[in-house]
Amino acid sequence: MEQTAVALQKIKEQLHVANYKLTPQREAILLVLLENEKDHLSAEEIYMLVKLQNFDIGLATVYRTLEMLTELRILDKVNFNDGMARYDMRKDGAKHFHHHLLCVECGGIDEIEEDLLMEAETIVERDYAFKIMDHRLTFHGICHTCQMRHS
Amino acid sequence: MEQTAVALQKIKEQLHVANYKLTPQREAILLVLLENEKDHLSAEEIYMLVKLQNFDIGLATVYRTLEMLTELRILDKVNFNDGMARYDMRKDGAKHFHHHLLCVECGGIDEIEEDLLMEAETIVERDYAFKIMDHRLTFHGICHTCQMRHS
DNA sequence: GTCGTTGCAAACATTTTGCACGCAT
DNA sequence: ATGCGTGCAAAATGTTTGCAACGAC
Repeated sequence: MEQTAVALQKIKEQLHVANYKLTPQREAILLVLLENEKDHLSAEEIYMLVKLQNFDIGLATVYRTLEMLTELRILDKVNFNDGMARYDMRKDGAKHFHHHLLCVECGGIDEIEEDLLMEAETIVERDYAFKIMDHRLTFHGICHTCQMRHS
Repeated sequence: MEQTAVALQKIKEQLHVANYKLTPQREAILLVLLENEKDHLSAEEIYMLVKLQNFDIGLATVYRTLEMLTELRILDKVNFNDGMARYDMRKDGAKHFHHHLLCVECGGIDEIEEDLLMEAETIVERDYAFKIMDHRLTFHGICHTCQMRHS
């Protein structure tokens, strides 16, 4: 995974700038996140995936690392009303893309990258004098697979 | 509040259809919700507001009622990453309006009613074969008041 | 030696559940 | 008398925190 190494190196620099070290624990967490970028992992899931690699780690460390990465805007903390926070890598350079499709039937979560909100953001900034920095958009509905199953 | 009485009556019928009774506890909760429609109350806040009306109630009842109302789609359960679920009355007839502006500075939450997503939903349904039933859209940013405070 | 980081266990906060009781039909 | 609804307390869940120990510089 050449791609992963590059991303990791870049993150390492971001940590350095912010006066954090890339410890083995943090690296292990980041590797899990990078290799499961589409999966919206929870803290507990990350914890278990790291341990599966025969790497011993404490759950508190996972939480602390995720909090730090969120603060540095390397991760997005997202919430799908399933009782726990989930974490999402911020795509390189993308500031305003990246929305979610949550299937209410199978619980699956898909990501879409299109920027659907350009117009909406213009309206909000203009009409509500609100300075937008970020957003969360999730559509609830039925995914293609589940629709097929019905017919 | 004539308006409130009408809304309450309507909800009572919805409950009946679904084989639930409008008990005094449930009515008290609904009144609090209707009279604080803009406030995104949490379960605990609702609990305390009901008790302030000299009405004795158990916290578990509040949770159970909120869960039921959410299931009946009378309420929306929303999550602003502050550690607890908040509840929002569904506006009469509105299916697809109603978004949020969360100020990252003062923590305030404003509601906006414009439908900003018509076009976006068309795109998603067409390009991703996803049948949309609902959505959650929250903008994170700085509200007008906080912007003023800076200058 | 200093200081950031870790792991553990305890604390914490929110939400859910088991159960006995109450009340309306 | 049946069954839904309630309140309480206990449990469960997800997350945070205090603290002693560790390790890099």
